[in-house]
Amino acid sequence: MSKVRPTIADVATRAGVSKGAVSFALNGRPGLAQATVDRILAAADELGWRPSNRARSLSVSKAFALGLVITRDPAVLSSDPFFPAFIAGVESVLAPRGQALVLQVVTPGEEEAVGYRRLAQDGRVDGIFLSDLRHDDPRIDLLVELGLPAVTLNRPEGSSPFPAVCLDDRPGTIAVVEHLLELGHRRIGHVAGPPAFVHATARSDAFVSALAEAGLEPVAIEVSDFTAAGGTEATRRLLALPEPPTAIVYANDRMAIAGIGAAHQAGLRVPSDVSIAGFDDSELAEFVHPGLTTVRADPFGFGAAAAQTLNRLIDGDGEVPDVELPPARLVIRRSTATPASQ
Amino acid sequence: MSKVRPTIADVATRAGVSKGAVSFALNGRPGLAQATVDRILAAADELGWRPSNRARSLSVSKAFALGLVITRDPAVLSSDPFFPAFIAGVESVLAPRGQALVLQVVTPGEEEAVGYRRLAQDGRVDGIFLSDLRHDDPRIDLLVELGLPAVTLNRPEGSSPFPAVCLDDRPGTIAVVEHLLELGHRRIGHVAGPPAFVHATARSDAFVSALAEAGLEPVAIEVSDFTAAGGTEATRRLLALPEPPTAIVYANDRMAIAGIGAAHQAGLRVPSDVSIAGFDDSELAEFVHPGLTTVRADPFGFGAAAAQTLNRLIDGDGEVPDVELPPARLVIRRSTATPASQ
DNA sequence: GTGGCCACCTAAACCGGTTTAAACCCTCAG
DNA sequence: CTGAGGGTTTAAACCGGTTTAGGTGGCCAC
Repeated sequence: MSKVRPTIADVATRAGVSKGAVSFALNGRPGLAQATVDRILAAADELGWRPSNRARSLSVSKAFALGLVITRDPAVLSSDPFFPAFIAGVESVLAPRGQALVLQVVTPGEEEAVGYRRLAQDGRVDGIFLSDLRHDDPRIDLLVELGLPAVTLNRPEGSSPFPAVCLDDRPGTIAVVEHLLELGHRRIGHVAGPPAFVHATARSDAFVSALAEAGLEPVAIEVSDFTAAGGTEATRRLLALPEPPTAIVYANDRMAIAGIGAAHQAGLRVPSDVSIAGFDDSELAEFVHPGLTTVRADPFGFGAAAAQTLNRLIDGDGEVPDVELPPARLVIRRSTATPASQ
Repeated sequence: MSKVRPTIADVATRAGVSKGAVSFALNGRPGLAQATVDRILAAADELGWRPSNRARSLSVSKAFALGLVITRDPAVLSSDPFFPAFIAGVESVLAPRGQALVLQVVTPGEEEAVGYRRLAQDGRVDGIFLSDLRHDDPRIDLLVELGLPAVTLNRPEGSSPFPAVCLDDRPGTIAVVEHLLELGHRRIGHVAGPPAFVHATARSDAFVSALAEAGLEPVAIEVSDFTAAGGTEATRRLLALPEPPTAIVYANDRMAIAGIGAAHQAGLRVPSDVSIAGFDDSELAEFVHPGLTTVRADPFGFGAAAAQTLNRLIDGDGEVPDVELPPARLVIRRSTATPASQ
């Protein structure tokens, strides 16, 4: 009935050594005879001892955990395909190292800084993933002030003291536009995400410049908010134009799928009346009707790379270089086709 | 440049008292003169002192954190509308109490027990949310063995030592069936989730008994897996029956939305040829075409209630009663209508 | 024989809180 | 004047690890 966990002292007495020796053996420090190390490890094994994270945390001043603050409306978050997969990727590198992931969801209304402050001041995490980067993001200075290591998901403009893990959205967006151009589209519209976000403007910019490359201008750019409701609204506005686009490129799949719905509701057929392309390749993209042409990123790999990079930074392995992930690529399905009316 | 955080000792000297007194004042223990308490709190304030979580954790043997283990394939998880909203609800009660949420994603392939073991043995959490309950769920015994407090999301069959927070799926499912019956449907099919899950069978059972109430039997029950791909497959099988159903009830929205796609692909019109109903009221449900008739639960409230209950259990407030949440209710949209062919 | 060096190991301080036993001071009763 | 008793406060142990300064013993050189 020894319900209590063994402590390092139990192991020490059992192996006939001091607490310090056990600690040395556990951490593979030099200075112990091999025979002693073996004896200690055997004793630890027999007792089923695992060092207490709490004690370790206190004495080495580390949390052995990383943090993710998600600033998003729960309703919106709830159908975002990015985070769950990203988190799974993060876990895939954390778990083997015995680290934990601490999550914090902040609704956009409240001051988000408190979320970071709390995580930092409570000493709950050793580093943070900075997602949904915004232009002139104030959180970078905040994290510097808090002295909390971080990696940014994608590169902020301006200089940042933190390593960036980047997945370039532009090639994918450009590929979408080229695909539509090849199909013969000339009147192409765009539904963008909120311009405050770096990844939203990156996609719009890529869209515009890909069109410009072909000597064209967008029919219109509707600024939206990445939600299904926003996608529906934006689509209605585009379709109500005197000269509506024959194809619409959306900054994410949710808006695009809602866009398909809005087009149908307006009595149009996809893709014969209007072609539609998304971004994300979310699970549903393949299974809505018609299957959504979209751009596939790898959020799992993104998470894994981000976690590795953050750990490298925390472990202090000198300069940590930015990581460039393989860019998202085009997935062609049925929602895009040659325009009926040229 | 005092980069270092003040400790309790700093506050003590500043207030001219002992460490113990500061601790007493902070925790509102009786036995200190009010004047002294005020002086200590003032000193703490001036120094900007906040007690170290790590030290507190070690000395009181608590983690001040709750854990959520999600056993799910990242790809599948990625479009599950439940967890993000649930997590947001959990956070809404954790944040004000200074607790953190530790997340662990386990892919179904690997032994999930290790996830729980790790969380428990590392002492990272004070309690756990047990989600996606299965029949004869082995995790209940596991948690008992680990001595880790837990709440179950919905009630396991068999006896459980843990309080349950329940959101009854049945009224919603029954309402869907009644709605279809009122519309005049008599041949109704069902696409169920994996029968290992309690909530999957609860929904199927409710479906069957609601039909039986009207003296009917299901056309067919296709067992699927809650994924869009599975929903597509199951729908195809149902529609290929010699006497296909005029309406299909799905155990979640993802499968239902994929079902709409599959029906369209088969050349059928929704709802005139086949009515379709989902479960969840995920963000997209309203915006696909036609808008999906579904059942709306409140995952945010679920999370908040679960967190409160778990905390009550951890704080040892005597017997913690089960919580019954208001049941999910029907949301009627355009994907259900009177069947064309009687 | 003794000094020096090295390999190995230990004692004790430390991380920053909580908690307990005991001491202190003051007042009031006897 | 002394002792009891209650309200305040403190010193020190404790949680379970890590880390550092120092001790021990053996071997070798001189």
